[in-house]
Amino acid sequence: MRLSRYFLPILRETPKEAEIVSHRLMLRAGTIRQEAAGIYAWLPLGLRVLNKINAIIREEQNRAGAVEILMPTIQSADLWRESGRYEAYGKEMLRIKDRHEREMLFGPTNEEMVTAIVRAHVKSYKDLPLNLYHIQWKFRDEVRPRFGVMRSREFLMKDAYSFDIDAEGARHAYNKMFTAYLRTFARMGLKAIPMRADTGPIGGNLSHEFIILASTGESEVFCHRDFLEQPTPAADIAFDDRATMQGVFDHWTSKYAATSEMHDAAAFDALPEADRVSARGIEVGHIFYFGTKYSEPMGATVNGPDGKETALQMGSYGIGPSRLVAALIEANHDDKGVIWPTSVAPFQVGLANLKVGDAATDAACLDLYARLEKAGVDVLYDDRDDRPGAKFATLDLIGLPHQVIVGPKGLADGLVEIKNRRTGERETLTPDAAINKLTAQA
RNA sequence: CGGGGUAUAGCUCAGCCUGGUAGAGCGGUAGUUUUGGGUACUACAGGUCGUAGGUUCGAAUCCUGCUACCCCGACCA
Repeated sequence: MRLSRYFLPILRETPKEAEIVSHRLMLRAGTIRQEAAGIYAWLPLGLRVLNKINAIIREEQNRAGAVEILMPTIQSADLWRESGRYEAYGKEMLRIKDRHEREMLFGPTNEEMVTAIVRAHVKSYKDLPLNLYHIQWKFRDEVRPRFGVMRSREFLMKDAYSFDIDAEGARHAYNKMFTAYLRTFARMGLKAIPMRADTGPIGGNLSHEFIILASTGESEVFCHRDFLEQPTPAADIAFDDRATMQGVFDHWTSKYAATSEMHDAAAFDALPEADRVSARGIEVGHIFYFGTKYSEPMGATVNGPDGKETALQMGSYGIGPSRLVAALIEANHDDKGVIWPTSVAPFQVGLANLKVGDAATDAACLDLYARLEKAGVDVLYDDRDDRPGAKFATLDLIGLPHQVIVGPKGLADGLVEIKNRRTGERETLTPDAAINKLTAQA
C-alpha cells in the first residue's frame, strides 16, 4: 500500500480523553476514532489488526472442531424471556423497539439465540457433539465506558457455544476450547494464563479467565512463575482425544493462578518467594461450562441412545478481538509508539522514501516495494513528500515490525537500511540482501 | 448509579474572575529553504465560542435549563 493513497490520520498530539497508553497510541496511530462514549469507528490500520486477530481466532477455533456461523446483532426480547434473562439482565442491555412496537435488544451475548438454533435442528445425540461460534459485534451499555476499546460499549466478540449429550462430553468440549485458547493467544505473542473465575451472570460451575500480564492491567492477579515459561500445545495435538485434552487442562491448572476475586492468600504465600508472581492483568478470554442452564428452560433436548429426551449440556467461550487490539498494545509498546507482534501487524514492512522526487531514490523504492509485495510481504510504502524525521516518527508510532529506509546517501553506495522496530537494531545492506532478509522473516 | 469536572479552529489549549464582538502552538494550503530522527522562515485559509433561553445598549465571558464528553468510585468481555 502506498501511504499517499491510504488513509492514516496520525495525530501528533494526544487527545485529552485518552488515559491509558493503548488508547493514546490507538488514537495517535490512526487506528480508531471515537463516535460516542464507548463506541468506535475502526480506521484502516486498526481494521487490519482486528482482521489479523480474527483470522488467528478462526484458524484455532476451526482446528479445535468449532463451526463458524453468524448470528444477528439484534435479537427479540421474547427469546430472552424464555431463559428469564430479559428481566434479569438489567440496564446493561440496550433495549429497543421496532416500528411495530415490538421489543428488541442489541445482543450482549448469544446463549439464547444459539440454543434456539440448535433446539430447532438438532434432535438426536448422533448430531453431537457440536460447537458453533461466531465473531459478531456486541453491545453492553456500560455505566462508564473507558480506556478506549479496552472497555467499550460496542465491542467485537468471538463467542462459541458447545452442545453435548452428557457432562463428560461437555467437559471434553471445555478442554478443547481451553487448549485452543492457549494456542490462540500464544500465536499473537501473548502469554495468557488461565485462572479460575467466578461464573457471574452467565452461570455454571466451571469457568476460567485467560489473563495476560501487563503493568496497566485493570485487575490484580497472582500466579506461579512457571506459567511464564510454559510451552503451549502443538498445532497437531489430538483435539479428539479426551485424555490428551484433559492432560492439557490438568497441566495448565495444576499451579496456582487466581484473580483478586478468587485469590487464596494462604495458598499463594505457601509458594516459595521466587515462584510468586503478583502483577496486573487484562482479561482477554473467558470460558464457561454451565450444563443445562439454558437448554432446560428453553427445552433444548435430544434423544439419547437410550431413547430418552435429554437436555443439552452446554458451555460458552468468549474472546474479545477488539479488546485484544488494545491489550496487544499494552503488552507491546515503547515511548515512541506501538510495536506490533509480527502475527498481527497491519503491515510487515514500512518502506520510507527519504527523498521523494529524486529519480534514483524513487526507482529504488518502487523496485523494493514491488519485489516485496510479489514475495507476499505486506508493505506500507511512505511515498509522501515529507521530512525524513516525520517519516521515522510515523513509522515508529504505527509500529510495523520492520522498516526499510531508502535515501540518496545510502544509495550512492548501493545500500539501504533496515531497522527492527522491536530491538531497534539497524543494518545497512544492499536492496537484494534486504529483500532476502525480509522475506525470510515475514 | 453517586461524586467531581469540561465544552472556544482538525489537535492541545489561552481568553471568562473584572462583559465591548476571538487568540497561540501544532496541523492544513502556497511558497522559500534542503533533506538521515517530527528543520526554519513567509503568507494564506479555518471558529454562528456545545445547545436553548435569560440579564444587558452590548455575552465566549454573568444567570438558568438541556445535551455531550471526561475523571474518581461502585459495576463489567
